Amino acid sequence: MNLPAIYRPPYARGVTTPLQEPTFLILAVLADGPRHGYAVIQEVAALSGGRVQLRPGTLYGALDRLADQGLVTVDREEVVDGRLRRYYGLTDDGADLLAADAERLTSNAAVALSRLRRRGSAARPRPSQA
Amino acid sequence: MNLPAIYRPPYARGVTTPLQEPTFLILAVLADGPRHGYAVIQEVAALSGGRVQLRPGTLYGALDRLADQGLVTVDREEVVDGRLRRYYGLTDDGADLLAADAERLTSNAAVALSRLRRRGSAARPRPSQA
DNA sequence: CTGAATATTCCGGCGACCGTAACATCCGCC
DNA sequence: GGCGGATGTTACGGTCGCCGGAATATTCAG
Repeated sequence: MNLPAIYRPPYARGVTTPLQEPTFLILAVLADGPRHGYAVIQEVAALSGGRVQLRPGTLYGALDRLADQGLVTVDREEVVDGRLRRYYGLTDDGADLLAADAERLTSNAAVALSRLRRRGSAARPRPSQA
Repeated sequence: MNLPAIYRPPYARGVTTPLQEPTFLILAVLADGPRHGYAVIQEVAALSGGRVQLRPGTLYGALDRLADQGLVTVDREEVVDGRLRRYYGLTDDGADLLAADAERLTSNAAVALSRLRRRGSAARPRPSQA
Protein backbone atom coordinates (compact mmCIF):
# COMPACT_ATOMS: atom_id res chain seq x y z
CA MET A 1 0.00 0.00 0.00
CA ASN A 2 2.46 2.54 -1.28
CA LEU A 3 1.64 5.44 0.96
CA PRO A 4 2.54 8.33 -1.33
CA ALA A 5 5.48 9.75 0.53
CA ILE A 6 3.75 13.02 1.23
CA TYR A 7 2.10 12.65 4.57
CA ARG A 8 4.36 10.27 6.27
CA PRO A 9 7.80 11.45 7.37
CA PRO A 10 7.37 13.16 10.69
CA TYR A 11 3.72 12.50 11.31
CA ALA A 12 4.07 9.66 13.73
CA ARG A 13 1.20 7.65 15.11
CA GLY A 14 -2.37 8.70 14.90
CA VAL A 15 -1.80 11.98 13.14
CA THR A 16 -4.94 12.62 11.17
CA THR A 17 -3.06 13.39 8.11
CA PRO A 18 -5.43 15.61 6.22
CA LEU A 19 -5.87 18.31 8.83
CA GLN A 20 -9.36 19.56 9.46
CA GLU A 21 -10.01 23.26 9.24
CA PRO A 22 -9.94 24.06 12.99
CA THR A 23 -6.67 22.18 13.47
CA PHE A 24 -5.16 23.72 10.37
CA LEU A 25 -5.99 27.24 11.47
CA ILE A 26 -4.66 26.64 14.97
CA LEU A 27 -1.32 25.63 13.50
CA ALA A 28 -1.43 28.58 11.14
CA VAL A 29 -1.91 30.98 14.02
CA LEU A 30 0.98 29.45 15.96
CA ALA A 31 3.21 29.71 12.91
CA ASP A 32 3.50 33.40 13.66
CA GLY A 33 4.82 32.75 17.16
CA PRO A 34 3.68 31.33 20.50
CA ARG A 35 0.15 32.13 21.63
CA HIS A 36 -2.03 31.13 24.52
CA GLY A 37 -5.31 29.34 23.93
CA TYR A 38 -7.69 32.21 24.22
CA ALA A 39 -5.63 34.32 21.84
CA VAL A 40 -5.71 31.46 19.33
CA ILE A 41 -9.49 31.45 19.42
CA GLN A 42 -9.62 35.16 18.65
CA GLU A 43 -6.97 35.07 15.98
CA VAL A 44 -8.55 32.12 14.21
CA ALA A 45 -11.83 34.02 14.16
CA ALA A 46 -10.04 37.08 12.79
CA LEU A 47 -8.11 35.44 10.00
CA SER A 48 -11.05 33.31 8.92
CA GLY A 49 -13.17 36.40 8.59
CA GLY A 50 -15.25 35.33 11.55
CA ARG A 51 -16.26 32.12 9.81
CA VAL A 52 -14.53 29.78 12.26
CA GLN A 53 -15.48 30.28 15.89
CA LEU A 54 -13.49 27.73 17.87
CA ARG A 55 -15.20 26.23 20.92
CA PRO A 56 -13.11 25.76 24.04
CA GLY A 57 -13.55 22.02 23.79
CA THR A 58 -12.29 22.03 20.22
CA LEU A 59 -9.34 24.32 20.91
CA TYR A 60 -7.90 22.82 24.06
CA GLY A 61 -8.67 19.30 22.87
CA ALA A 62 -6.78 20.01 19.66
CA LEU A 63 -3.89 21.59 21.54
CA ASP A 64 -3.50 18.53 23.78
CA ARG A 65 -3.67 16.23 20.81
CA LEU A 66 -1.16 18.28 18.80
CA ALA A 67 1.19 18.37 21.79
CA ASP A 68 0.99 14.58 22.06
CA GLN A 69 1.86 14.38 18.39
CA GLY A 70 4.79 16.72 18.81
CA LEU A 71 3.40 19.33 16.44
CA VAL A 72 3.15 21.99 19.13
CA THR A 73 4.83 22.38 22.51
CA VAL A 74 4.15 24.36 25.63
CA ASP A 75 6.37 27.36 25.24
CA ARG A 76 5.87 28.84 28.71
CA GLU A 77 3.26 29.60 31.33
CA GLU A 78 2.40 32.88 32.92
CA VAL A 79 0.05 33.87 35.65
CA VAL A 80 -1.56 37.20 34.93
CA ASP A 81 -3.99 38.57 37.47
CA GLY A 82 -4.36 35.15 38.98
CA ARG A 83 -5.31 33.71 35.63
CA LEU A 84 -3.20 31.06 33.96
CA ARG A 85 -1.83 31.66 30.50
CA ARG A 86 -0.26 28.71 28.76
CA TYR A 87 1.62 29.58 25.58
CA TYR A 88 1.91 27.06 22.79
CA GLY A 89 4.45 27.19 20.01
CA LEU A 90 4.78 25.39 16.70
CA THR A 91 7.51 22.77 16.45
CA ASP A 92 9.50 22.16 13.30
CA ASP A 93 7.46 19.04 12.72
CA GLY A 94 4.34 21.13 13.08
CA ALA A 95 5.64 23.67 10.59
CA ASP A 96 6.50 20.91 8.12
CA LEU A 97 3.08 19.36 8.45
CA LEU A 98 1.37 22.71 8.05
CA ALA A 99 3.37 23.45 4.93
CA ALA A 100 2.57 20.04 3.45
CA ASP A 101 -1.08 20.47 4.22
CA ALA A 102 -1.19 23.94 2.72
CA GLU A 103 0.21 22.40 -0.44
CA ARG A 104 -2.52 19.78 -0.36
CA LEU A 105 -5.20 22.47 -0.03
CA THR A 106 -3.77 24.46 -2.90
CA SER A 107 -3.63 21.41 -5.10
CA ASN A 108 -7.16 20.30 -4.27
CA ALA A 109 -8.54 23.76 -4.89
CA ALA A 110 -6.77 23.97 -8.25
CA VAL A 111 -8.16 20.61 -9.33
CA ALA A 112 -11.70 21.58 -8.38
CA LEU A 113 -11.57 24.99 -10.06
CA SER A 114 -10.14 23.56 -13.24
CA ARG A 115 -12.92 21.00 -13.50
CA LEU A 116 -15.57 23.56 -12.62
CA ARG A 117 -14.38 25.74 -15.49
CA ARG A 118 -14.68 22.83 -17.89
CA ARG A 119 -18.23 22.38 -16.68
CA GLY A 120 -19.01 26.02 -17.31
CA SER A 121 -19.75 25.31 -20.98
CA ALA A 122 -23.12 23.80 -20.14
CA ALA A 123 -26.26 25.51 -18.89
CA ARG A 124 -25.92 27.46 -15.68
CA PRO A 125 -28.10 30.13 -14.16
CA ARG A 126 -26.26 33.12 -12.71
CA PRO A 127 -28.34 34.92 -10.11
CA SER A 128 -25.59 37.09 -8.73
CA GLN A 129 -22.88 39.09 -10.34
CA ALA A 130 -19.56 37.98 -9.00
CA MET B 1 -22.82 38.01 14.44
CA ASN B 2 -21.82 38.73 10.86
CA LEU B 3 -21.99 35.21 9.56
CA PRO B 4 -19.90 35.69 6.47
CA ALA B 5 -22.57 35.11 3.89
CA ILE B 6 -20.41 32.58 2.19
CA TYR B 7 -21.44 29.19 3.49
CA ARG B 8 -25.04 29.71 4.06
CA PRO B 9 -27.30 30.26 1.07
CA PRO B 10 -28.14 26.88 -0.34
CA TYR B 11 -26.60 24.69 2.30
CA ALA B 12 -29.74 23.96 4.14
CA ARG B 13 -29.83 21.76 7.15
CA GLY B 14 -26.95 19.65 8.25
CA VAL B 15 -24.59 20.48 5.46
CA THR B 16 -21.13 20.16 6.98
CA THR B 17 -20.02 23.36 5.49
CA PRO B 18 -16.30 22.96 5.43
CA LEU B 19 -16.15 19.93 3.21
CA GLN B 20 -13.78 17.21 4.23
CA GLU B 21 -11.25 16.02 1.71
CA PRO B 22 -13.09 12.87 0.52
CA THR B 23 -16.33 14.80 0.01
CA PHE B 24 -14.55 17.65 -1.68
CA LEU B 25 -12.81 15.36 -4.14
CA ILE B 26 -16.00 13.48 -4.91
CA LEU B 27 -17.67 16.74 -5.90
CA ALA B 28 -14.59 17.74 -7.86
CA VAL B 29 -14.73 14.52 -9.88
CA LEU B 30 -18.42 14.97 -10.59
CA ALA B 31 -17.79 18.54 -11.74
CA ASP B 32 -16.43 17.06 -14.94
CA GLY B 33 -19.65 15.19 -15.65
CA PRO B 34 -21.72 12.31 -14.30
CA ARG B 35 -19.87 9.26 -13.02
CA HIS B 36 -20.85 6.06 -11.29
CA GLY B 37 -19.50 5.24 -7.86
CA TYR B 38 -16.70 2.94 -8.77
CA ALA B 39 -15.38 5.38 -11.36
CA VAL B 40 -15.37 8.12 -8.71
CA ILE B 41 -13.18 5.99 -6.47
CA GLN B 42 -10.65 5.51 -9.24
CA GLU B 43 -10.67 9.09 -10.38
CA VAL B 44 -10.27 10.47 -6.88
CA ALA B 45 -7.26 8.22 -6.42
CA ALA B 46 -5.86 9.41 -9.75
CA LEU B 47 -6.23 13.14 -9.21
CA SER B 48 -4.97 12.98 -5.64
CA GLY B 49 -1.84 11.22 -6.77
CA GLY B 50 -2.97 8.03 -5.06
CA ARG B 51 -3.07 9.74 -1.70
CA VAL B 52 -6.81 9.38 -1.22
CA GLN B 53 -8.17 5.85 -1.51
CA LEU B 54 -11.90 6.08 -0.97
CA ARG B 55 -13.51 3.15 0.84
CA PRO B 56 -16.87 1.95 -0.39
CA GLY B 57 -18.46 2.94 2.87
CA THR B 58 -17.12 6.45 2.57
CA LEU B 59 -18.04 6.88 -1.07
CA TYR B 60 -21.58 5.57 -1.12
CA GLY B 61 -22.32 7.06 2.26
CA ALA B 62 -21.16 10.43 1.00
CA LEU B 63 -23.15 10.14 -2.23
CA ASP B 64 -26.35 9.36 -0.32
CA ARG B 65 -25.72 12.26 1.99
CA LEU B 66 -24.91 14.64 -0.85
CA ALA B 67 -28.02 13.54 -2.71
CA ASP B 68 -30.13 14.25 0.38
CA GLN B 69 -28.59 17.71 0.49
CA GLY B 70 -29.29 18.32 -3.16
CA LEU B 71 -25.65 18.72 -4.08
CA VAL B 72 -25.64 15.71 -6.40
CA THR B 73 -28.44 13.85 -8.15
CA VAL B 74 -28.85 10.45 -9.69
CA ASP B 75 -28.31 11.09 -13.36
CA ARG B 76 -29.28 7.68 -14.68
CA GLU B 77 -28.88 3.97 -14.07
CA GLU B 78 -27.55 1.31 -16.37
CA VAL B 79 -27.25 -2.42 -16.12
CA VAL B 80 -24.07 -3.65 -17.72
CA ASP B 81 -23.44 -7.37 -17.69
CA GLY B 82 -26.03 -7.78 -14.98
CA ARG B 83 -24.21 -5.27 -12.78
CA LEU B 84 -25.86 -2.04 -11.74
CA ARG B 85 -24.26 1.27 -12.57
CA ARG B 86 -25.74 4.33 -10.94
CA TYR B 87 -24.50 7.63 -12.34
CA TYR B 88 -24.34 10.70 -10.13
CA GLY B 89 -24.12 14.26 -11.40
CA LEU B 90 -23.33 17.57 -9.76
CA THR B 91 -26.22 20.00 -9.26
CA ASP B 92 -25.82 23.75 -9.54
CA ASP B 93 -25.94 23.97 -5.77
CA GLY B 94 -23.18 21.39 -5.64
CA ALA B 95 -21.09 23.37 -8.09
CA ASP B 96 -21.60 26.56 -6.11
CA LEU B 97 -20.63 24.88 -2.88
CA LEU B 98 -17.58 23.31 -4.46
CA ALA B 99 -16.48 26.68 -5.84
CA ALA B 100 -16.98 28.36 -2.47
CA ASP B 101 -15.05 25.62 -0.73
CA ALA B 102 -12.20 25.80 -3.20
CA GLU B 103 -11.98 29.47 -2.38
CA ARG B 104 -11.85 28.65 1.30
CA LEU B 105 -9.01 26.19 0.74
CA THR B 106 -7.05 28.68 -1.30
CA SER B 107 -7.49 31.34 1.34
CA ASN B 108 -6.51 29.06 4.21
CA ALA B 109 -3.44 27.83 2.37
CA ALA B 110 -2.38 31.40 1.61
CA VAL B 111 -2.74 32.43 5.23
CA ALA B 112 -0.70 29.49 6.45
CA LEU B 113 2.07 29.94 3.90
CA SER B 114 2.35 33.63 4.58
CA ARG B 115 2.74 33.03 8.30
CA LEU B 116 5.19 30.22 7.77
CA ARG B 117 7.36 32.54 5.71
CA ARG B 118 7.35 35.12 8.47
CA ARG B 119 8.40 32.42 10.89
CA GLY B 120 11.32 31.30 8.75
CA SER B 121 12.96 34.72 8.79
CA ALA B 122 12.81 35.18 12.54
CA ALA B 123 13.52 32.85 15.40
CA ARG B 124 13.54 29.11 14.99
CA PRO B 125 13.40 27.97 18.62
CA ARG B 126 14.06 24.36 17.66
CA PRO B 127 17.49 24.07 16.10
CA SER B 128 16.96 21.00 13.99
CA GLN B 129 19.46 22.13 11.42
CA ALA B 130 20.52 25.02 9.25
C1' DC C 1 -23.40 43.73 42.78
C1' DT C 2 -24.42 42.31 38.30
C1' DG C 3 -22.54 41.34 33.87
C1' DA C 4 -18.89 41.05 30.30
C1' DA C 5 -14.25 39.78 29.13
C1' DT C 6 -10.30 36.84 30.11
C1' DA C 7 -8.65 31.94 30.36
C1' DT C 8 -8.89 27.09 31.15
C1' DT C 9 -11.21 22.43 32.20
C1' DC C 10 -14.63 18.86 31.57
C1' DC C 11 -18.16 16.04 29.36
C1' DG C 12 -21.98 14.20 26.38
C1' DG C 13 -23.00 13.61 21.71
C1' DC C 14 -22.80 13.65 16.64
C1' DG C 15 -21.32 12.75 12.08
C1' DA C 16 -17.81 11.81 8.52
C1' DC C 17 -14.69 8.57 7.56
C1' DC C 18 -12.41 3.99 8.09
C1' DG C 19 -12.07 -1.01 7.64
C1' DT C 20 -13.86 -4.97 6.26
C1' DA C 21 -16.90 -8.27 4.54
C1' DA C 22 -20.57 -9.78 1.64
C1' DC C 23 -22.87 -10.36 -2.79
C1' DA C 24 -23.07 -10.69 -7.78
C1' DT C 25 -21.16 -11.00 -12.61
C1' DC C 26 -17.53 -11.44 -16.05
C1' DC C 27 -12.73 -12.34 -17.36
C1' DG C 28 -7.96 -14.41 -17.57
C1' DC C 29 -5.20 -18.15 -16.24
C1' DC C 30 -3.49 -22.80 -15.38
C1' DG D 1 -13.59 -25.95 -15.09
C1' DG D 2 -12.35 -24.01 -11.04
C1' DC D 3 -9.58 -20.12 -8.71
C1' DG D 4 -8.59 -15.55 -8.33
C1' DG D 5 -9.17 -10.73 -9.72
C1' DA D 6 -11.64 -6.75 -11.53
C1' DT D 7 -16.10 -4.53 -11.59
C1' DG D 8 -19.94 -2.45 -8.85
C1' DT D 9 -22.99 -1.86 -4.85
C1' DT D 10 -24.63 -2.72 0.00
C1' DA D 11 -24.09 -3.09 5.03
C1' DC D 12 -22.25 -2.33 9.60
C1' DG D 13 -19.24 -1.64 13.74
C1' DG D 14 -15.83 1.43 15.29
C1' DT D 15 -12.85 5.62 15.72
C1' DC D 16 -11.90 10.31 16.29
C1' DG D 17 -12.21 15.30 15.61
C1' DC D 18 -15.44 18.73 16.38
C1' DC D 19 -19.59 20.77 18.53
C1' DG D 20 -22.32 22.64 22.32
C1' DG D 21 -22.67 23.92 26.71
C1' DA D 22 -21.55 24.47 31.56
C1' DA D 23 -18.30 25.13 35.40
C1' DT D 24 -14.46 27.67 37.57
C1' DA D 25 -11.90 31.81 38.70
C1' DT D 26 -10.35 36.72 38.37
C1' DT D 27 -10.72 41.63 36.79
C1' DC D 28 -13.10 45.70 35.19
C1' DA D 29 -17.33 48.55 33.73
C1' DG D 30 -21.83 50.25 35.10
